[in-house]
Amino acid sequence: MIVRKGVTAKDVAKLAGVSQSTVSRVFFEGAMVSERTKKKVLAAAEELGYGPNEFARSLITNRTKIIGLVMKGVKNPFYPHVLKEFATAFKRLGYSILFVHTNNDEIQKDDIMTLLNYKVAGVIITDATLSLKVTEDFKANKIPLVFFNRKAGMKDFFSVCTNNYEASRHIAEFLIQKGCEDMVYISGNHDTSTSREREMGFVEVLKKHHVHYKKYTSDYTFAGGYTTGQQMVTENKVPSGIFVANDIMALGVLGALRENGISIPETTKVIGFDNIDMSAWPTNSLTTWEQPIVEMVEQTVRYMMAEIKEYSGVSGNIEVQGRLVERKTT
Amino acid sequence: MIVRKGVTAKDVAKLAGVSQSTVSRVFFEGAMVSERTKKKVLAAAEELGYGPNEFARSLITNRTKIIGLVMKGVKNPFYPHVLKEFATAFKRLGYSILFVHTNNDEIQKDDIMTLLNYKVAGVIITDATLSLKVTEDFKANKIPLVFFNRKAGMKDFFSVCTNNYEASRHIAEFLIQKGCEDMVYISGNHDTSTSREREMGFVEVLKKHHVHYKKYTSDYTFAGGYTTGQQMVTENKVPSGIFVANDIMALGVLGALRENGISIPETTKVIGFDNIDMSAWPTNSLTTWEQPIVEMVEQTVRYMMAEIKEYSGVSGNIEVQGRLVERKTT
DNA sequence: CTGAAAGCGCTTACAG
DNA sequence: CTGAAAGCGCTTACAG
Repeated sequence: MIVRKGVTAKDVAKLAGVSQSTVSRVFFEGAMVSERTKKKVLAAAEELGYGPNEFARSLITNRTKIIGLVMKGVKNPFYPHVLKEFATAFKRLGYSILFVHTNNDEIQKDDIMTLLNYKVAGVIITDATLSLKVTEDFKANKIPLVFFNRKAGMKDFFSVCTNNYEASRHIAEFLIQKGCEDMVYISGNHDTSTSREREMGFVEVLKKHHVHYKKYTSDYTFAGGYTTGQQMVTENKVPSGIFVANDIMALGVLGALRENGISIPETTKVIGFDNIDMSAWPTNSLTTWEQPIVEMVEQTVRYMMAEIKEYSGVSGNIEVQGRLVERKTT
Repeated sequence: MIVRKGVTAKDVAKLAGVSQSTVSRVFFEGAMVSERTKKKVLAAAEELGYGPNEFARSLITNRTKIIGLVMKGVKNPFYPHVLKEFATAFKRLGYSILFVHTNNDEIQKDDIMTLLNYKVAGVIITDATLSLKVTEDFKANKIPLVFFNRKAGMKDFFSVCTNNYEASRHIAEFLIQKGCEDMVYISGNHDTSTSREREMGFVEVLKKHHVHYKKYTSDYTFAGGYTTGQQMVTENKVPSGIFVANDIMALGVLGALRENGISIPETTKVIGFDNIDMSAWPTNSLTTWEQPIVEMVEQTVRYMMAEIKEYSGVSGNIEVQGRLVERKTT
C-alpha cells in the first residue's frame, strides 16, 4: 500500500459509493456503521492509501493522540529506559510521544506553549519541575499532568513514584544487619523530592539505631559520585556502609573506591537506587533498590487514560514498592 | 500569562479592533503587517493568552513543525545522546520531536502511518531500517528522510555518518604502530552498514601489513561484548589488539578481560567506537574513535531544513571524520 | 497594508 | 444505519 498525498475521505467515499460522513464514521471509533459498508469503505481506503488527517480531526475534537513527555536527564540511563517504556505502552493505545527535552530544571515557557498549541492529550514530566503558573495553564485546558519519579512541590498534582521513604528504611536496616557501624548518605540534587525522601527514610532508621552517619551532597551524575568517592578517601573518611541516592552516582563512588584499593564489600558496602541495566553488569554488580519501571509506567498510563476519557484533575500520589536487589557490593 | 482554552484569532481580532486575517498574519512568519498593528495585535494576544492552533494551521499548510525521530536502541547511551542533540537543535528552529520507538530492526507499518498521518515535516531514522515500499510513501508525500549513523540499504537515500571506513583504517594503523601482532575485530549486528564498513577498513589495513586477525560476531550490546570476551579467554585466544565495533560492547569485552586478570593495555589493547560518555569514566578509560555527534546532528538538521524549505529528494551521504581519543586501554 | 470570503479535511448534531 | 450540512480555526488568494 502506498500512502498518497491528498487522499481524503471524499475520495474514498466516491470510490466506495457512500457519503463522506460514512467514511468518517468508519475511521472514528465508536461511531455507528454497518459491518457491510465498513468493509466496503475499508477496501476503498486500502486501495487509495487513505488515512484520516489527524489535524482536521483534532481541529474538531480539540485534542490529539499525542502525549507530551518532558525529560531532562538523558545521561542517566534510567530515563531513556523510562522513555522507551512509555513509548511502547502508549503506542499500544494508539498514542504518540512528543519528546520535549529541557536543559533547565524548570521547564521553559516555549516548551509549554508547544505542548499547549499541539493540544496534547496529556503531559508526563519526569525529572523537571513546573512553575505554579504553568500548571494553571494545563488545568485551564484540562490537560492531565503526571509527575513521574518526582513529587510536585505543590500538593495539587498527580505523581507516580517508588515509595522512597520505605525503600530507604529497608536499605538502612539491611546495611545495619550487614554489620555497618558508620554510614554515609550521598544525596542527589537537593531540590528533588526523591533525594530528600531517600535521605529521610535512611537517616531515621540510623538515628533509631544510634548509628553514626555523615551526608555528602552530590548531583545524581557519575562524575558527582566519583568526586565524592575521592573526597571520602582523601579525607580518610570512608565508612563501612554507603547509600547512594541513585545507581549512576553509586557507580562513580564504586569507581573511586576501587581505584584507591578499597575492597568492596569487605571494607565498605555500597548500595544504590534504581537498578539500571548497568548495575547488573558483572563488572559493577551493584546492590541496589529496584524501581519497577514497567509498573510505574503502567500506573501512569492508567491514570492518564482515565483522565483523558474524563477529566477530573484529581491530585494524588501513587507509590509502588520496588525491591532490594542484592549483588556483590554488599 | 495564562493560556486559555478556546481563545481564537477571532477573539484577538475583536479586542485589537482588526480583522481575523490580520491576526493570522501577525502570527504567520513572512506575512505583511504594519509594525503598528502588529504591536496592537500582540498586546491583545498576550492579554487573552492566545496561541495559534497548530492543527488549523497544518490543515491548510499540509505540514507541521514536527520531526519524526525513529530510534531503536535506547540502551546504547549513544542514542539518547543523539536524541538530546536533535531535540535541542530542532527546538531552536521551532520544531518539535515526535519520538517513535521501534523494537524491530525494521520499522512497522503503524509507526509509518503515525508519521504520515501527523504530516511530519521530516523523518530521521537512527538505528533501524525501512522497507523500500515505505520509503516510497515518504517520497510520494515529499517528506524528507535522513538515515543517521546508518546508510540505507538502497542507494536512493540521504544519510549522515562518520566515515567508518577511514576511521577503521586509522584504528588498524594505530594498533599496528602500538605493536599489536595479532588482532580481533568484534562486529556489531551484521546487517548494519556501520559494522560492515568498520570491518572492511580495519581488515584491509591488516591484510596489507600481513597481520593475522580473527573476527567475532556480536550484537552491539554490553552483554554481547562480555560474552565474546569470555569466549576469547576460554578458547585461549586473547590477541594483542582488539577493535570492537562500538563502545558499549568494548566495555563488555574490557570487563570480561579484566575479570580474567588480563592486563590492559600490557597484554591486550582494546579500542572502541563512538566515544560515549562512559568511555571517559576513569574506571573505563577506553581508547576509542569519537563520533562527533554535534557535527553529525548539525549536518542532518541543515539538510532537513533545506529539504523542508524546498523538497528535492536528493540522495547522498555526508561523512564526517571524527577523531581518535587515546586513553588507557591502548 | 488590510478585510471579506473561500476552503483545508474532518466530526457531529439533525433528519430520515 | 446513512446523508446533507454546519463548523472547527486557521491561511491565502482577491480586492481595495
